This record gives sequence, C-alpha cells and structure tokens, in this order.
Amino acid sequence: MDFLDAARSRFAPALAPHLPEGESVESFLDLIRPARDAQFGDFQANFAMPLAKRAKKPPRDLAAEIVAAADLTDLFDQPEVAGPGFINLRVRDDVLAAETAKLAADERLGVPIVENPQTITVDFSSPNVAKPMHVGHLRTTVIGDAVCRILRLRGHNVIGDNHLGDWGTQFGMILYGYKNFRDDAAYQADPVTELARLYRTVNTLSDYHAAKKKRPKLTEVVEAKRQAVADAPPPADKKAKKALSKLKQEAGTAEEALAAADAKIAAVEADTDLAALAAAHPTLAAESRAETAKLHAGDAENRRLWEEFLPPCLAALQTIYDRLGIQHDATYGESFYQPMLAGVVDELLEKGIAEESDGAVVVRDNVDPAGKPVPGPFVVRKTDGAFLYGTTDLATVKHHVEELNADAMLYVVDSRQGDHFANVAATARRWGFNDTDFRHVSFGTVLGEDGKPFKTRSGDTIGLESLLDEAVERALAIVSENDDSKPDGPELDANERGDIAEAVGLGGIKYADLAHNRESDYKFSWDKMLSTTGNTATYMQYARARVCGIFRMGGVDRDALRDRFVADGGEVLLTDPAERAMALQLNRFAEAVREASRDHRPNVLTDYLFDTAKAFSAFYEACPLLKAETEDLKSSRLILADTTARVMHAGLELLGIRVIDRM
RNA sequence: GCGCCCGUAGCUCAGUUGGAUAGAGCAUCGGACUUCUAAUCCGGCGGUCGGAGGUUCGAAUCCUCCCGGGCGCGCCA
Repeated sequence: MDFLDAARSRFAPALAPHLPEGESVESFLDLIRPARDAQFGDFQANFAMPLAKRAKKPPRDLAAEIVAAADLTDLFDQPEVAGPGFINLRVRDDVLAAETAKLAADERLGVPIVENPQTITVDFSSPNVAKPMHVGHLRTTVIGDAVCRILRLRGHNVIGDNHLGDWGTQFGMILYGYKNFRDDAAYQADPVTELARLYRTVNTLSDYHAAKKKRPKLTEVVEAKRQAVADAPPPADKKAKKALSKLKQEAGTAEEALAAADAKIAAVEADTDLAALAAAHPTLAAESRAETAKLHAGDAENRRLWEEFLPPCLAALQTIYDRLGIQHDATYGESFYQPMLAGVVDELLEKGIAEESDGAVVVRDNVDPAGKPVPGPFVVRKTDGAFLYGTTDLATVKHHVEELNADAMLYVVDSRQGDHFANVAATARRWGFNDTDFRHVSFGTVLGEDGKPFKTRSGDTIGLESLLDEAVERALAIVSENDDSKPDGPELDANERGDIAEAVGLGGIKYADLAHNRESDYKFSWDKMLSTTGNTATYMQYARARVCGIFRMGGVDRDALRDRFVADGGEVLLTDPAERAMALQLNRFAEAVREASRDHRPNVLTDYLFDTAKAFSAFYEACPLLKAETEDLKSSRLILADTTARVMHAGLELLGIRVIDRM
C-alpha cells in the first residue's frame, strides 16, 4: 500500500475545518512526507505550523486536534506530536505485514491506475535522418523512454512520438552529394553509410567555404578585441573591472571562433582530394539549399530520391533503438506536417495572432501561463516563404490535439530550447488550444571530464553507436575480470559474458543519465557509470541477481513459492528492524512511481531503487533466509526477497534497463 | 544590453513547490570472507550550502545586491 497516499486521504477531512479561506487542501496535504529521520517514524506531517499561524493557535494544539479528528489508527500507531508541531506517523506492524503479503501477490506491485487517465504525447529522441546519431541524442532518448514507461505504468495512454528530422536542410546536402560525389558501388552495398559519407563531405566543404569567407572578418574582430584589451586603462572601479573582464572574455571567444575556422580550413586543405572538391564546388552550400527548396517545391527527381533514401535510413535508426530496447508508438516526422504548414500560417494571420514583419511572418508578445513575456518574436515563415521548425511544431500541436486527442504534450528536449517551446505553447494557447498541457521536459548538457560539452579529443561529436560499443567493451572487461576471479573458477561462457556485458554496459550509460536530476548538466565518466559500487546500474542489477542466486542456491522456484504463499494465506513476519525496513521500502514502490511521474523525474525512481538495494543488503546481512529458524520465517523472508527482486525488475524496466539473473 | 540556469564534503551528485541535527556515492581510514554470491556489508573522517543583507516560528530552498560559471537572444534545428 502507498501509505503516504493513504495518510493524505485520511488527513484530508480532518484538515478541512482548519483551512484558510480560499486555499486548497492539497497544498497542505503535500506537507505529509516520508520522515526525514527514522527516529521520527515512517512519515511526518508538517502542516500544523503554517495552519496554526492563520488559526492563531499554538501549532502543537492544532496538531493534536487534527490528529484526534483524523481516522488513522487502523493504519498507524498513535501519532506523536513533536517539536514545534510535527506529526509523526508510524505504520502499524500488523498492517505493514498484511500489506506486504498483498504486495507479494499483486502483479502491479501496488502501483494503482490513475483515476483520470490522459492521452499524453511524448516527443523524444527525434534525430535527423541520414545524419548519424550522436551523444547529443542520448539524454532525450533515454529520459524520454523512461518518462513514457512510467506514465504508461500509471495507466495513461502514452504516445511516444519520434519527431524525425526528415525534411530539413540536411537532405539538400545529401541530394547534392548524391548527385555530385556518389560512389555507386558503395551506395549499392550500404546506402546508409554512403549517404552519411556524402552528408559529411558536403557538410565539411560547406563549412570550409563558410570559414574561408568569415575568416577575414574574424581576424578583424580578434585584432579589435585584443587591441581594446591592450588599450583599456587599468580598471579604476568595479564597473570598469567588470567591463574589462567581459572584454577579455569576448576576445577569448573571438579567438576560439577563429581557431575553429582555421581548423576547418586546415582539415580540408591538408587533404588534396577534399581541397580539389572544394575548389571544384565553390557554390555547393547555395546549391544544396536549392536542392532542399526543390524537394520542398515538389521536384519529381528529388522527391523520388528522398523516398529512396528514407527507408534504409529509418532501418539504420531502428537498429540502434532495438539495441537500446526503445520503442516509439508513432513516427510523425517533419515531412508528415509539410502539407499543413501553409494553412497554419494563414490561420494565425487570419486570427491576428501572427503578423508580417520585414517580409517574414512572426508572432509577437507571447506570454507564459503566469503572464510573463516570452522572448520573441517567434518566426513562423521566412522572407523567402519557407517554413521553420516552429511552424512544424504548431502543426504538430494541431494534429496531436485534434487527431490523437492529446490532453498533454511533452517535449523531451534540451533546456537551451526553453524559449522556443515557451513560444510554441504560448502561440498554441492563443490559437485556441487552451485545454492542452504543454510541458517542456528539459534537460542539461552531457559534459566531458573536463567540464566542457562531451567531445572526442579532436573536438568532434561522438557517434552514439561507438559510444555504446565502448560501454559494452568496457563492461565485458569488468564482467570477465570478475568472473575469472570467482573462488571456484569462472562460471560463465563467452555467450553469457557477452550478454551480461551488453546489459551492464548499456544499463550503465542509461542509469548514469537517469540518476542525475535531468535539469542539471552532468559529467560523463566511464569509471563512475560502470562502477560496481554506489548508485549505478551494475549495483542494482547485481542486487537483483543476488536474490536470484539465493533462490538458485536453495533450489526454490520463485513462482511456485509465491503461488503457495498466496494459496496458503501465508503471512509476512516482521521480526527484525531490517525486515521491517525492507517491507516498508517495498510498499513505497507506488510512491516512488507516483513521485517520479509528477514532474517527470526518473532520478526519483533511481534513488528509490538504490535505497531498495541498500535495504535488501542490510536485510540479507541481518536475517538468514534459507537458514531461517522456522519454515514460516523462511517462507516469509523468501517472499520479501522475491518481492524485492520483482520491484527491482519492475523499476529497472521502467528505466529501460535490462536485468540479468546471474552475473 | 536583455533573458534563463547553476554554485552544497577532496571528487561526482541528491535535497521532494520553506520544516526537526544539510544527505548519498566515490575517495580516504578502520573492521567483517572454512560465505545464504565479498560485484558485498558495518563503522570513522569530512560542510560558514559562493558571499552579504532581508522576509519568518523556521531558509540550501523565497526576495535584494555582490562574486564566479554556463546557456539563449527573427528568418538553422
């Protein structure tokens, strides 16, 4: 049972007479929380202090009054009022035992279906087609998948949507590359690799030309900034000091930009083939854009090529998703919305929401639900008549609300796009989509060990596939080393080792990402994410594998044990503090799922699983299972172990992490 | 110039819309293996929550200022 939730509903009626005018009971019920220290019991209610202020009563008296009025004693021991007015709750042992027995028999492990299931679309992953996925896609993919799984378990109708970039400027580059640089044999043999090569080539050349063109200006800027720094008088006051430090920073930024441009130029000029191509195709950037425009305008050949390119690219993406165990329910790429875009802009213009500005169409003066201005303007049509991703996002809103009946739309996209999604949501509301809950589920950047965005040593972004390969490779080394050092010699064959390494390696990457608060940046560290100790996937997988090991050792079939326990009306016995803590922790699974879904924070769930694994270790240490004194105690403890394994399994599954029975 | 975010133990991070003595992991130090899997467990050390004011019964959390860092600012996504 979700005791926290139960306590909230029990306190609600007792609270009602003391509520200040116009305030909702929920905000006070939210002050019922897990006890921050076991000495205070299992849960604590903190609402007496703020309520007492309004009621002009001593908080301890009010607390006692509310406790007396609340119907609690069938679940909790007599509550204690402590300190300035905290109410401490302790679950009755007999209730805890009975509820734990129920949990053991419950397929949903106590997680209820929400009362009002919603249709929720979740935009996540959303890579560009024909550009290899890279480390930048990791968080949206991993967090988005976990968010979908958690909402789905809660009973919502979740539509995980892969908003593919299948219509953008990269296709113009690929079309140009295909028409000019194609290696036919390579394309026949492996279209995706060849298309990726073509994209890279065109992109490199395009960057080269741009860098060449920008270089004089950049040099000028660097000179000017350096000169300005040199000319600046010694700062006389704080303001001058700040200005100087800012100037120095700008000089540094300019130098970096110049260095980056030089690197791009050097990369091409060092390669005679590339240099020749660059010279032969001086206008390739503009021509690539023209190819994109032709595609968008319905050019027959480009359209045919686009249709030819797409399937193998999608299949390549699917290979990665399959490996990661990730599924989308829908794939409405940008191209899907293309026919609706003109209508979207026209409608916004008609309704006076959008206006023309310098030939473009923009939406101005957007405000967020709190009435705060959103930085704009929000461009929905370019001067040349082309549409932007904001236009596509608005068409997506219309489609998802009208065709999919979305009650809520979640965007699992990095935090730098906050302004963009604020504009999408604000425009959609002005457009009339007032009943839809738009949520930007934003996340921070993955940093390297140096604290800067995660790149290879040479400064390139890291491909997702090679990242996964490296994780599995490192995991295999750990698995093998551990297995080799087992006291009775290795237990696993090469196949098993490979399978475990896959689960541990990929699990490690996912878990490290999910265990951090999604809003913060985090440092990517192989050693930390694959560590066998601490808050890692490996530790969690091991904790569960240990339980499996116990059952193997004891020759006990878990399903049979559970069936017999249920059929016999078996009891859970709480004879030891560690046993009680374990039982309570298992009952908290529903609470953890609820809290994790509240603001879409998978790290709430990882914390819970870590606590559960620790609780099991303590329980396992303190309480003999297979060697328990009596048969009843043995069966009770095995049921606790079995339920622990099921909770770990269900929890890891919610995170998209595989479990392994032996490691 | 405008806007958003961040600063918590040596390191990496939690801290649940203001609650009791600020937590965890790693590292470090000390203990526990003829084991129910030691990929483990138990214990110790470690903090002016960037700084200064303010709000109140109570602040890491809210407000103001300062210091330090990151990011975003019409026709890329």
